[in-house]
Amino acid sequence: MNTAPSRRRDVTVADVARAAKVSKAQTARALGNYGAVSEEVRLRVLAAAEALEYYPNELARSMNTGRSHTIGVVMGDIENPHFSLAMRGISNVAKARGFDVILVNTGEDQAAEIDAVKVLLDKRVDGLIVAPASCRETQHLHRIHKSGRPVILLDRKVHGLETDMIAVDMTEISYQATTELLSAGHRRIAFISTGRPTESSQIAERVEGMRRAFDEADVVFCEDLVRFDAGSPTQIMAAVGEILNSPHAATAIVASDGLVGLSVVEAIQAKNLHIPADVSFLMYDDSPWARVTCPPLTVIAQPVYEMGAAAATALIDRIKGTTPKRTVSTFTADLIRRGSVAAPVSRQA
Amino acid sequence: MNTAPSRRRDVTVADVARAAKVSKAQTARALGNYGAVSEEVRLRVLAAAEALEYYPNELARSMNTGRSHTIGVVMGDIENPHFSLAMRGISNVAKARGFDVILVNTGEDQAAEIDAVKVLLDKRVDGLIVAPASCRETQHLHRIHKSGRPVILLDRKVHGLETDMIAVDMTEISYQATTELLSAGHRRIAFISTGRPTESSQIAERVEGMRRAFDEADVVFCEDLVRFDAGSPTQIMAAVGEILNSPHAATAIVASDGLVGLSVVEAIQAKNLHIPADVSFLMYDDSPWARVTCPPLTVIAQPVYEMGAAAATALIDRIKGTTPKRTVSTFTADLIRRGSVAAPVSRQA
DNA sequence: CTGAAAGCGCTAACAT
DNA sequence: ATGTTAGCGCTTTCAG
Repeated sequence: MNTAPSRRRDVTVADVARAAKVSKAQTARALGNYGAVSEEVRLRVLAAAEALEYYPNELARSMNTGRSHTIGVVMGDIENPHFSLAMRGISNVAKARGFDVILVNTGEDQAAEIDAVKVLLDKRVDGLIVAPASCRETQHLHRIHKSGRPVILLDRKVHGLETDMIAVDMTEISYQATTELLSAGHRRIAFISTGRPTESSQIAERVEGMRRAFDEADVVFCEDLVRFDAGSPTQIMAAVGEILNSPHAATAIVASDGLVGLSVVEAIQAKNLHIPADVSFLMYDDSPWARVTCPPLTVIAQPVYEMGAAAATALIDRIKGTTPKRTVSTFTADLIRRGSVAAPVSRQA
Repeated sequence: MNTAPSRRRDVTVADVARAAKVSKAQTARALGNYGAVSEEVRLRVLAAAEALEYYPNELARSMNTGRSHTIGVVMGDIENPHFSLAMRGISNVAKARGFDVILVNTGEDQAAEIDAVKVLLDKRVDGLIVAPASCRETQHLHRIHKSGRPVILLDRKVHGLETDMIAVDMTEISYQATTELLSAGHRRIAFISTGRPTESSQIAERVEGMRRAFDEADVVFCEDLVRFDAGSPTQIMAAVGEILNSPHAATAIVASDGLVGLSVVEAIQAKNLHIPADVSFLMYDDSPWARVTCPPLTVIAQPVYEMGAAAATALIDRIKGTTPKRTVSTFTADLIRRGSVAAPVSRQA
């Protein structure tokens, strides 16, 4: 039954042209439907293509047109629901507007990110959406810019780069959340984060928001409880241990994202402490599982899907040359109060 | 300071050749390091390329070589940790062996999957890894095969297709888990699943395993408690409601994956029932959050990362022509006993 | 080791 | 509406 299990050479327009007895140009026009083609020829060509199982070589196509109808996305960690949700926003918009999306995961590794950008650029995508790992190392981002193709920065601001950016105003929500913790009576509030404020604008903003809240409440900000080394579950466990064992233990812990949050909750449980009786807990990102823990977790929900969608929209507008002006969208996050924050108990003091 | 904010035309080998005062051919050899080039020329070319900010056009390159050093991955749902973990396995192996990975997400939509395969094939990736949504509709998979490029099927078996496949032996683990439930005293065991056994070999195997366990224990298998319509959280909630409200309510519920499991747990909590006192619970996939619920969840852990890695290895071997023979790897899953399974209480009977 | 010339598969002028 | 002729940017014979 098999004609040829694995044929070497692909079927090309020339083959189809021969079969349909028309010129190559006319065949290409019919196949790519552009230009003017008589209905009769069109049908003949399509039939021939079908019969020969012709499939266009998009590489060749892109080479002439300079367009690939594809956008590249570079993200730190697909395993983080935060990113996968943004990805869905991007995909949906892209599909609706006739663009393909290809994704490259970097594992939050700077070298991998540089490489990913290179790969995508060299593959000639029409534009990129990047959630950059660092605000410092931005050569590769400049390269995109210089290549003349549009980029949208997602989730992190990079200064000194005139590109579109889409992010949440973290200062504001951090200020609000911290204020709430403060008025509940907390004085020792810990913040455990992956990524340092020097690398991520998001983290810098969060710390700034906390500071402002402390200042306004006239409470001294506890620098010693702010940890930026939450790289692995092990490190997080250790950090939580130190934070909770000290004589001036924290009475509330804030986690920088769902992944960190999960490890923090585990660490707290491992110490046989209870949320919020022994320690209050709050985390960034409304992870799906935050509703099934006991108690359900109070979180800072970010409009991640919408931001992804906005990024794709802005990018495609740029690609199509619709919007020449720079877009810097700032979204706002929401504090969702569930059961993990309560007034602190006076442990001994 | 800026030379040219957005130059139109890209720098090409011809430009570099001119600057380095060598032929285009020789320049290309130096740049792509292949063929024979004298050290002197090589250096001159590289310097010129650097100065002009030359970047190779991978499209043009792939066009003549027929290779892109890129593998395409088609997956149903990146938001499902199951897939993102597999993806990490794939990425790591690919990177180690010098391949780029591009991913297209289908949202478990058949049409999107067909499209994804087309996109990737037309972009001339060297090979594909596909976690197919259905065992029925497999035309697109055949097309890959016919194109002469290798495919590895991940997670689901498709009959009548002579490709490499990597999956877990679900019959076995399902049999084992069901047996355990049965010997704990459960007689009414529900299975809630996305995907139907007619579409997914995985689901078919699980049901088969359950049946075998029931048969061996001489208990009649409760068909009415097997639900394949767990498409959305709403549907899952409804299904759990029916299953638990019936006069012959289930005493144990098995969820087909972490996403389904999450909704099932929510539904149980919403009904103010307790796990495992009121109902036992078990789910496929050892989701990270399964350890922070109370009680921690008993799960069926699949070696997802390893399977992803195995898929990438098999695929790249195929691409390089190392392994001509077909690989059909079967992995085994493990039952991790935590606290969500207990003996059933006799509710009234 | 180097260079000239011929493509890869397609689209884009330019005729007709 | 259709065909002819050039390329896109690179690799690859094939000579020298």
